[in-house]
Amino acid sequence: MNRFLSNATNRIDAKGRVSVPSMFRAVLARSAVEELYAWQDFVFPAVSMAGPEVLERFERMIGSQDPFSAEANKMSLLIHGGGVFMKLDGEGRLLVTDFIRDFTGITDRVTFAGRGDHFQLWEPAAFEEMQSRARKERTAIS
Amino acid sequence: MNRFLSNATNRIDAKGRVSVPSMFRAVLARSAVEELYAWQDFVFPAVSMAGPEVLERFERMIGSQDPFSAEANKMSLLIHGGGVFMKLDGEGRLLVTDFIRDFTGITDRVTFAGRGDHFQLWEPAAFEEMQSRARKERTAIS
DNA sequence: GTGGTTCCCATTGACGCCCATGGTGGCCCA
DNA sequence: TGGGCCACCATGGGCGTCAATGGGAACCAC
Repeated sequence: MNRFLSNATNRIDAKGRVSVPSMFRAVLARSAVEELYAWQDFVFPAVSMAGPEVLERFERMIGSQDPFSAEANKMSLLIHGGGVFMKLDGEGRLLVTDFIRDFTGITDRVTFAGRGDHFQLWEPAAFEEMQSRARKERTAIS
Repeated sequence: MNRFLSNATNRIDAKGRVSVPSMFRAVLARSAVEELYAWQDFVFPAVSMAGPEVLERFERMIGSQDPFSAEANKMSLLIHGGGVFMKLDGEGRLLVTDFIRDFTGITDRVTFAGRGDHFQLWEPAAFEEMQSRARKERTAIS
């Protein structure tokens, strides 16, 4: 399958590394992604990651808006000023930096959540809670 | 027959596997489904499964919304982050993961219930109860 | 040098793939 | 119509492979 799906929780080791689930690595490998682009999610306390092509998509979206609008400015600030590049080691692990920890509250375990064209890093409890809340709201609607 | 009908209860083995009823496997084979998309039902304590085309249907629902809205994000969190791909082994069995157990309460036996374009995994007693209740309500209406 | 990384290698536990067995129902034939 | 044979399905278990994790050692930057 060609998109990021499902979720998995992995442990951070003594050096601050965590394995990206093989399922996600397989998706990355399929599109020959070497370097990951990471940014802070606009809605949730999670850090998102994907190949560099999403950066271009964001830029197009910003370009389509009024360049002086508060929205476009905020988005550009997050995308350009707040994004970082990361790469995985030979075993498919990434280093959990303070950039990630501070924004997500992650300490010793990471929940990876697929989001279709990208995936996210969550503090496990926060993910659980947000997901169950989303389900509850959804049930209320239908 | 080209849809999932009726129900059957099978036992989970020591390795946590359970046979998908051959009736259901036949339906999957007919539409050449190799990989199953599984999600937590929005109403019942059951896990639903179907071919990937269901996922695409969900994604179209998300795609019709503003991609930055909280609504679209929450839906994606459920559909992508809460969904799982599963595949059957050579004998047509699937692994009953914690993803399934936690949500359904399944321990050692699984009731498979056909739902037309998909089928569901239930804890046997929960299925019995839900079905008899549905029958009762139905009778009360007519 | 010293701290923080990156590159490699080791371990182990889970999972996928394969073959075996038994039970049941259907079908054929007498 | 009854008995027996056969095929298929549910189930059990062995074993190899791979992913997740842990840790040593080289390497770089300050």
